[in-house]
Amino acid sequence: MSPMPIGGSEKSRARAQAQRARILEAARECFSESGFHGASMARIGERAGMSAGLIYRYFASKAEIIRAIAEGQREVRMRTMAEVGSRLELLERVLDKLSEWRRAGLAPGAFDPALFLEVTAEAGRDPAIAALVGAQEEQACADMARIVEREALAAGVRLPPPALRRHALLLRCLVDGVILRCVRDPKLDFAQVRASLRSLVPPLEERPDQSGPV
Amino acid sequence: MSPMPIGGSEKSRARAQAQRARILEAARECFSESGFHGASMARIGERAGMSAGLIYRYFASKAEIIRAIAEGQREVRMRTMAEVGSRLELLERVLDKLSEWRRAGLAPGAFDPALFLEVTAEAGRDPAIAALVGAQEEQACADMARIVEREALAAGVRLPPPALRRHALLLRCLVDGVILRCVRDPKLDFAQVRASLRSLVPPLEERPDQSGPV
Amino acid sequence: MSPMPIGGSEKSRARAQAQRARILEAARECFSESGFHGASMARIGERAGMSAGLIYRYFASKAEIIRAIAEGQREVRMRTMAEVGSRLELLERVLDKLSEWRRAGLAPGAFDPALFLEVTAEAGRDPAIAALVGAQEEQACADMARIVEREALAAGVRLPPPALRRHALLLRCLVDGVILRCVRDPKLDFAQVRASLRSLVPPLEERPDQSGPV
Amino acid sequence: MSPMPIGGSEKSRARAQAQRARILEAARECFSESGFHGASMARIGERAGMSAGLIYRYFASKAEIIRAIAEGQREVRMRTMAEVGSRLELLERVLDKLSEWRRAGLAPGAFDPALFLEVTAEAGRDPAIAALVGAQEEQACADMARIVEREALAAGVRLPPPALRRHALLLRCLVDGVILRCVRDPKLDFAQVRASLRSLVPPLEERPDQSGPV
DNA sequence: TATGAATGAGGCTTCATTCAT
DNA sequence: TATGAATGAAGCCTCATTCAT
Repeated sequence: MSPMPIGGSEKSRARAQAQRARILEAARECFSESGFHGASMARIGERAGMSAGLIYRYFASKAEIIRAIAEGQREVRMRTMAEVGSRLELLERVLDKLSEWRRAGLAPGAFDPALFLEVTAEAGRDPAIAALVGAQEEQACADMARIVEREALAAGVRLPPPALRRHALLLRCLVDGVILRCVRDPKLDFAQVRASLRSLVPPLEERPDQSGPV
Repeated sequence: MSPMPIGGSEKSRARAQAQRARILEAARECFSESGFHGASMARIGERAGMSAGLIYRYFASKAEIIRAIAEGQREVRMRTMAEVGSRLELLERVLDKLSEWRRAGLAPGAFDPALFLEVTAEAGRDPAIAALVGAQEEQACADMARIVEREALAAGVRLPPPALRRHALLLRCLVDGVILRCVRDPKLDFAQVRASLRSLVPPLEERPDQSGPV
Repeated sequence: MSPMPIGGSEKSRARAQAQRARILEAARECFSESGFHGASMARIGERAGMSAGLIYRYFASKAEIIRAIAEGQREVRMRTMAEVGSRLELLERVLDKLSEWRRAGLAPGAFDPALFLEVTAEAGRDPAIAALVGAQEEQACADMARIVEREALAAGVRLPPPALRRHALLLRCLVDGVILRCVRDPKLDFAQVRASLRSLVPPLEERPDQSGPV
Repeated sequence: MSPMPIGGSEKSRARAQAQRARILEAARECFSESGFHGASMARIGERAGMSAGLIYRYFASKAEIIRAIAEGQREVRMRTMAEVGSRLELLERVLDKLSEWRRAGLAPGAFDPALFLEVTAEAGRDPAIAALVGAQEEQACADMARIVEREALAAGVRLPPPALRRHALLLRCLVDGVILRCVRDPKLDFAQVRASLRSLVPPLEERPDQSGPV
């Protein structure tokens, strides 16, 4: 079923991987510009420097490329979340990536908010993508909880689990919100966003739980 | 140029409006399920109970339907923002709309986050939609500033303009973030989001500006 | 089968004729501008000041309108050929009509070379039109022979029948040639054509037949 | 922009040219039978022995095929006019081509009067075709002047430029007239036309200019 | 491995024609 | 008589996908 030959020499497998990567990069660019349905296999092939037919040696269908792209976004998120010590640090990293995208446009391996939206929208259509997104969500959830925990630890604050979950959830909303904002508002002033987040993200404090059990 | 005849009797105009509404509702459903480009005119016609050709008596093209849909979302947003007295109240309203969508699915005139994403993505492709989104953004910006201002007034807090802008921007990020969250995480626990927002949205206070000029 | 009601009062029949005329005039304009296939019934109706559906009360189909138009051309030709005393006089009349068309464009009842071509082309497709054109041709043939005869009579020249036929045929070629020329060359200088015809159309002379039996 | 890839191996280019030729020939036949707008891409494809979609690998649109066909007619005309020594010789050649068409119908590379009319009519609609026709006209004009000049030279007649222009113009009218005649009158007797032309086309003579300056 | 020719399905749109009112 | 809503067929064109080479 898989179009990728299982066997083959070491070298041929390496080449196959390189081809897949080239296709994915080309697809990423095309999808970001034209959307999943607006980009044709011919254009993807053209940008990847190969015939459209050849793509089918490395991917079974266009849908599978889309899934691979969705999968690829996970890595970017993981790289972004790794080694982050506080909520603000995470947000600033996200802002950095976004303003980089705004300035430089597409770059291989970089985060692409337009694609992020495209994948999210497609998740409502393709169950396979929905599953991928779900898995990413779960991972992101855990990662953010870890970040909050680490920040609490560093601040010497003991945070009961419900409060921790609340902070993590708010953090995720903020991250997604900033991304969406960046796409919807081409004139968005990143400095102002930065200032807003810096001055308004609430510090972690030990305080009596004000909102009942969660 | 418009396919809708300007003249005509009272009754025929009324019928035409009804037909337009039926088409728009059908399109909204199809677009929400399949995306702008995944939904075919044939299916829209089918769901609207008419032949595909007839649609062109009421809309000049598919793109025009898409624009009308995008325009329609603006009204929903306006209704949501009207008469709101505080940031939390706005967020709760948004959460209400979202959980309603989660429970009941499509409903005519309701807010549809999937469509919201679709429109946002399309804005990157169709300049006409980009203009619409831009206009909505500007309006939303003003609305949210007003909400923050009103809340400050009610709380007896004097808020310098930069702080006001910061609060409004954060509010918009939160709103968008919650929407995106709702689409990406089908198991999202609204009660938990509500709790997070209630306990963590920072109160408006007069405090020395900590982050420099904005 | 005929869409025209046979019965009806005197007045209603007169009205029907008027409607038919309006439709034909509108169709003539549309066909001249856009060709038979490029003009839609809707446009014809619009220009005739009635709904497209109503046209079908007066003509069974679009093809029948086309046939009526083709039929109409015959009258124009007949008017042009009537009371003409010589070949040059006929050619000058034709040139007059053409330059009028060039100057003023469409005019009800005037000769329209574009339509003439359209009809001629359609004759290759619709046998009914082919028959009409054939009939016109026969009539034109006879008319031109008559003109040549009259000119010979006036010049006191006795023309044997074969010579007469030859002159008539040449005359028809010249008439059609001038028409086609007028369509193909928008910059055609009518004065020059006039001069060419005047100085080069051979006089009718009694001379020994040079070309064998015809 | 062109659908034809520029590069490619020698063989593939040759095949592409062959395909283009097959499509053009099929289109020529369909257009001649049904007119530009009456012939569908599906039928053209069918007659060319390929799917309609494949045509778009070789031509960007139906309009481009039409233009190529119009362009093709120019070559036929050029071949016809080359190496012709006198007006009568040209006319006889034209008659030969026409009677050939009458007898054998469509033949690849042959002149097709029906198509000639179709192109002329389309020139009134498509500016690109109008330009093509205009260019053809100019060339034909020059060619015919050359033919008249050559004939005068051979006859030892000195022809002042206005007279030359007049003869050339009359010649063009005759050529076009014969073509139109051939289309309009399916029973046209070519021998009679030939006789008419032979005995009636006026010889080139040095005579005082009878019709004033042109 | 790689090409690019080829297809068939489907998409958007137009239009002649019919019919209820 | 007159309208204009409605349809179904068709038209042009695109594209994912397959396959011979």
